[in-house]
Amino acid sequence: MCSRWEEEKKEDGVKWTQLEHRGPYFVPLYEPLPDDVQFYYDGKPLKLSLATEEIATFYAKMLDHEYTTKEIFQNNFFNDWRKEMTSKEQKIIKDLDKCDFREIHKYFVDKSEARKALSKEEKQKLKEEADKIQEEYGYCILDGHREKIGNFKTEPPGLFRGRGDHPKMGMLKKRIMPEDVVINCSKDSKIPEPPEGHKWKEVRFDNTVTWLASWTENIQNTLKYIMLNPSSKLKGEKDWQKYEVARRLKDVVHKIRAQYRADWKSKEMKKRQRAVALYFIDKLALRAGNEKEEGETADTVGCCSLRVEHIKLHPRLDGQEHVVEFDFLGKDSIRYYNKVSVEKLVFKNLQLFMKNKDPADDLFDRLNTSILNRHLQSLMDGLSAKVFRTYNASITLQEQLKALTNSEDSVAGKLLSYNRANRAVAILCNHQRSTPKTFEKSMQNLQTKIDAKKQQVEEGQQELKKAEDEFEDTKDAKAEANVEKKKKLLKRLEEQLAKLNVQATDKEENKQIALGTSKLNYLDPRITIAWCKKFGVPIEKIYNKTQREKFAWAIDMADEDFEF
DNA sequence: TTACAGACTTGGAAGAATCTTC
DNA sequence: GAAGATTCTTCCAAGTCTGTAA
Repeated sequence: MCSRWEEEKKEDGVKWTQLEHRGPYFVPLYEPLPDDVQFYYDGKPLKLSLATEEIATFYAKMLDHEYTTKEIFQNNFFNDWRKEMTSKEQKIIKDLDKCDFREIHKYFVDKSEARKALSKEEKQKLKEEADKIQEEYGYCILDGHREKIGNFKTEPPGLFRGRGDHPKMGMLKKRIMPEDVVINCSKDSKIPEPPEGHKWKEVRFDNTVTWLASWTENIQNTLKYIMLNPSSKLKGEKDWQKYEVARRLKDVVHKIRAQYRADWKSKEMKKRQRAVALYFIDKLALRAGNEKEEGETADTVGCCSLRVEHIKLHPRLDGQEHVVEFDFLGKDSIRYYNKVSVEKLVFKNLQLFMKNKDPADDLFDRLNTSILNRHLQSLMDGLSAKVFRTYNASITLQEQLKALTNSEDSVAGKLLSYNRANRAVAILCNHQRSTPKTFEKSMQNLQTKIDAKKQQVEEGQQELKKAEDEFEDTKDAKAEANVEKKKKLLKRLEEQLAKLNVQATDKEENKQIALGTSKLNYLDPRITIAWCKKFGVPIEKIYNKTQREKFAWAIDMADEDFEF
């Protein structure tokens, strides 16, 4: 095992002893529009002040995005925009419908076209400039190691794009200045210089946290951080730890399950609710579901925050008994829709929890995430609701790989099995994506390829037949060699056809499933690495370069016998 | 018990880079 | 070698969960 992953013990809560960096890279200041690109109000050109113009460009850039058709987006934008206008502008610009951003929009579209059309040399030059910034600001020194930073740039100003029905969509996200930024580094390190003429908000030396810089964003008034890249030792060790907690759950999960099943009959309503909620979290991999401040964000829920309106009870449905129909918006306003047959006791309890309640009432009115997590912590050190997601995801991958992999398969066939196992997890965790815009087209292309290959296979078969006939007649060595040649050719064609068919299956099954999140965040990479080793699949077929860097710890330590 | 701040992980979309195909 | 498709990377929003204070 590489020593990089062997932890030298630090005091409780201490994350590093040395941290040195350059501070964040600040995105360039606004460049005014050329004079011939105009904004029009009520049909007439209107020269805007610099600040007003900048905000106008934020909206103009988004003109062909669906966001700008939404009333909330428009209203929020217009309100915030007006606040930044000069009083003269405020007197003129009173109606968004009379604002014409089309020329500005076109200017940016053209600009991006022009960028794409640059020559190879010009593009190379741009790349070198970006690399230089990355080299200078993109790394830090942490305990003697040079580590990559995840997000070393401050976020540019723009319009807030919340997801789902977000009440704040379209609001102005302000430009981050050095005066907003708190720097965190070690006392004896070279303290980063703020940009010329500016000061940091604060410089602190807190070695109990992992961030290098932070600021408060103005939309939700929450903190944003600059942190390390997943490839760093600090993040890698944390990731490893996460999976070790999940593996400890594996040892006690049977006991926990037995207990929550028993608690379905508890005299205490609070306990019953906790037990049913935990059953959902375990069986369906639901998220914990913290309470959220009403009206500040989109209306989404998790397990503990489910409301009566989010489930329907069916004593019988489609030949199954005790079916619960879930329909709610979860994280990122992704819809969770599922019909699940549950134990009779769970069903009865749900009926009880819903009795005399309005649709908008909490299903688990005696429960919240901190009650649940406190309970879980008492069952196992380090246990919280999300550990069940990690555990169930990883164990599912391991089981599915075991069930689906055929050692006789080609690498392509094994990869299909892997993807299917990965997919089972993504479905469990409800990781969805919108169907790619090019899906139908590329599916068709693939089918065309398959048809062509089929044709080739048939021709290959005929040619082989012909060669065999000829050998039959002549019995000479040349004809025999030809038969072998044709056999080989046919075999290759058949393999190519099989591979294409596999690809098509994989693609179709993957239409609306996003595999990335589970691969990156829920599946213990050691399971994958062990599988690769066991079945002779190169790791690069599963993990790309970035992923291999992130999972370096696992690649170092897992052998083919690893069991989650 | 609740409210809240803070720190950290998880999430899909969009943009950029690279590969494939004609 | 351009266009289109695919894959990788970046972006930043939206969760989880802990600790603290009242």
